[in-house]
Amino acid sequence: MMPIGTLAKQSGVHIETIRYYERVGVLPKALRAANGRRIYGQQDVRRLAFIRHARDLGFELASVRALLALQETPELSCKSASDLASAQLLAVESRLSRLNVLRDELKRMVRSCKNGRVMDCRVIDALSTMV
Amino acid sequence: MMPIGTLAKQSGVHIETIRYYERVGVLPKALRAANGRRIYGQQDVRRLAFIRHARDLGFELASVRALLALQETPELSCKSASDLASAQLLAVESRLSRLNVLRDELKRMVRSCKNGRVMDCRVIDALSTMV
DNA sequence: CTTGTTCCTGTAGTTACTACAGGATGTATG
DNA sequence: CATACATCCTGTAGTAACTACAGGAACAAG
Repeated sequence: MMPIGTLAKQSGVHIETIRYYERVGVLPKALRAANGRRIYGQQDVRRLAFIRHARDLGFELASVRALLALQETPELSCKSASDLASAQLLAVESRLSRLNVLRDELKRMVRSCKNGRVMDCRVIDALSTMV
Repeated sequence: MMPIGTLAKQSGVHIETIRYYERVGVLPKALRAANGRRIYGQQDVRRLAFIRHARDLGFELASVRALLALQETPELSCKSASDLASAQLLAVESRLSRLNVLRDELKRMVRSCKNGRVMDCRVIDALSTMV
């Protein structure tokens, strides 16, 4: 069991953001010590690290909620869990293919610069023609 | 040449967002017709589509500016262009590896659901243990 | 017992949009 | 040509997801 400051350090999420997540219901209400302070466990470190990554990968909080529900709602039927996972999977694969295109272009640029040749950057074209 | 509404439709970016981008300097001031209305070309369609993808992939506007500068600032030295591209490349590869982990886990879930087996989701663990 | 750190609630500011309000201009139709 | 309706303009206000105080209580070290 740890206080909010330790949780913040271990998860990489700011204290204020943790309290914000509790307020808007992304995290459940934290347990409180006798003095009123929030106390957390290892479970919360993992959950917050997950949220941090998901947000950084471009998922909005609504999708994060959906992904969390996938794991944390055992009463969810197999059908709806699978539907939910499939929908998120589509979004993930779309991001993957666009990131691959962008990576290739950035790599090409760095390589061409190493060779001392004049720069000729096409990052915009690389992504702009995608679906 | 097209008005802002057509640009919005072709790029997938809202009219208000286009004007916002101009205001904050992500887009240059648009040309104006005699009546004061903004006019755009095919170039702007590509640029906006690029911004839309980059934002959706989790880049903030500051990074988008950097990526745009890469392409649109010819006076940028090869060294600084390469540095900029390398930095963005790191961010892209980090996102790619995390998305791959997330995709594998989502795939595993959908597959296990198809087999009618009880669901056992580890999306949180998949991402939470990553750097 | 003081000093410094951590926590609390609550509110205000920031980023990146998004949605009007109120008014001018453009286009299509009777 | 008049009237309707869409599209544009500026400007301001609202929303999502934080982020940063302010003012005060509580704990821990010396």
